[in-house]
Amino acid sequence: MIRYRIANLIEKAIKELQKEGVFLEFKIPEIKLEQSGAKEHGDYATNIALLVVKEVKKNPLEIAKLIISKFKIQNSKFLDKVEVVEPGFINFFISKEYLQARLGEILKQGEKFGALKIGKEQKINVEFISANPTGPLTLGNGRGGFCGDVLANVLEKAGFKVAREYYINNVGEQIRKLGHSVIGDSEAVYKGDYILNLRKGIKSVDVEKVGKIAAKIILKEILKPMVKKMGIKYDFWFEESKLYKDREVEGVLDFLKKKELVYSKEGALWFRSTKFLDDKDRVLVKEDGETTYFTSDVAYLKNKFKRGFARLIYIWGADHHGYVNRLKAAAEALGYQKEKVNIIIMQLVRLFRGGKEVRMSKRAGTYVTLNELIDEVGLDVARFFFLMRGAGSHLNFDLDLAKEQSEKNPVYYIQYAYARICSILRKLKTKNEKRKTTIQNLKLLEHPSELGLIKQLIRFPEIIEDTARDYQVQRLPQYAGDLANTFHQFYRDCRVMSEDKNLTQARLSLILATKQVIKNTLDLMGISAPEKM
RNA sequence: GCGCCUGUAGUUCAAUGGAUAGAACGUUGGCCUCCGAAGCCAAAGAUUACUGGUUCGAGUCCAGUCAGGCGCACCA
Repeated sequence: MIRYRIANLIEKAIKELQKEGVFLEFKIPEIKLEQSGAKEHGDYATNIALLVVKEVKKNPLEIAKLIISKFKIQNSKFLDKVEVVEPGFINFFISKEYLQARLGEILKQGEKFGALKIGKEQKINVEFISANPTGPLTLGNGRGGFCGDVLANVLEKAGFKVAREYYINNVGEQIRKLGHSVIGDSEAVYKGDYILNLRKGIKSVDVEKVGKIAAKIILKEILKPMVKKMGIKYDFWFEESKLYKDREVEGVLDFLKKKELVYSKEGALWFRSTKFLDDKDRVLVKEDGETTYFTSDVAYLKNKFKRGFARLIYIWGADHHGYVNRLKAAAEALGYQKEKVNIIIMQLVRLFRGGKEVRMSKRAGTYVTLNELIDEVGLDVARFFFLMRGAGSHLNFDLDLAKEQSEKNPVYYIQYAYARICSILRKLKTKNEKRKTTIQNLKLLEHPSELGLIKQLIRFPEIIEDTARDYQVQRLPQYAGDLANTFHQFYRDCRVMSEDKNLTQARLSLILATKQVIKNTLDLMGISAPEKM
């Protein structure tokens, strides 16, 4: 990535200046290169000179000038120009030779383009959805599900070994509630057609037993097919009951007791989570002798670490945010670093239909299921819409709009660019043009729209890196839109098929690379890339 | 009452502490003898809820105020 090359250049320059005694010794901060918005600011810019003012004790403009005076760019041809501007930015202009060469690389790498090694094959566990086996998935589950799936894709692309996992809470109170609901007694809470269907099929009157059977059926006939429909493939479906069966719950209880991190009060056993970063202590074993949901979660956490995951990512709905510190406290109590436990809180999804908000409640049976949503707007649109928003922002989903809009939808905009490319390729094929990418041909790509498109293409690995680092998955749909837009502009300015055979070939290479990168981006998002629309 | 999240254009949302706050939809007006008009171009539309603070520089960080959402169980 060019960011690395530029950062390297700067780091070397600073070290050289320190060696010469021009700069004092200091620890060089992370050199950030940002993509500049305005053309006159070059392709990349850095604020490094502004950041080290205090350490260097010179004015930033002078610092920047000193830094670039050490660059030896005439040897490496990847930069055209480097300039210093007020108040101390350094702007970099990438050379067209570099861009042309990179285009060749993209074609060579194909679907591997964008793959990084920053993950160093570390194992990461990404747990998402994990909805209780008590009913269909909600829109909130959909948001978390798509986000988790795509995050897993990105991490994989970045070189991590990723396991996608679904935790099935098949023990405890909610299973009994499900039992009551299926039986239809006074303690019933879940409603809906699926409950009625279960009632027909299950004849037992033992609440516990009915609940367990129902949960199994829901898992098999509702949740797993739904997940498949969402385009998600889990590596593990982990049952809570396994933690009891294998005595892992007991294990963590013993461990915490031994560490004297528990105490008895009012007949219950409490975990001193306040000793870590929780705001109150938590019950592990209730007065009636039953363990809480939290207790098995602690055991589950340990189980994950014991399976060798270097990092655990949990994706939860906003209604679980109060749970974050509890789990991190548990991690610390067990001797793991809380930094290895990353919890992403997805804000809730609000649904609007006919301009009115539809209040969603699983228990009231008034919710719109994810299944219905996907049927209405299609998987591609559903995935894209959910991915577009940052996890922290509340998501208002206007169902009518998503449906009606389908032709002007951002996802179609991107797919259209792909289909357009495919259409050109079909035409060229019938004209029997031979396809051969040579560096001589690529040198013909000089038009600002051509170079602009290549610049957009080489951002892809950067997108992967940034996203693998901060989990901001909405960067992908954003990038896909930018890329499609840049392509459409190129299409406006430059004809691919022309009398000039060499130029045609060069542009053919360019659109082939574009096609590949759009495909790679859509693949990461789990969205289809149609050759015709 | 306490905690977490959010407040940006008419609407839905972007914007690793950087330069002139961007898109999409909607509105208005242009562009198909030419590779797909599901496209392109242009215009209008923002005191980034409010008040202070931190600094070379704040939509972003900090404090407070206001508004909305979500939590605050020996439920999950």
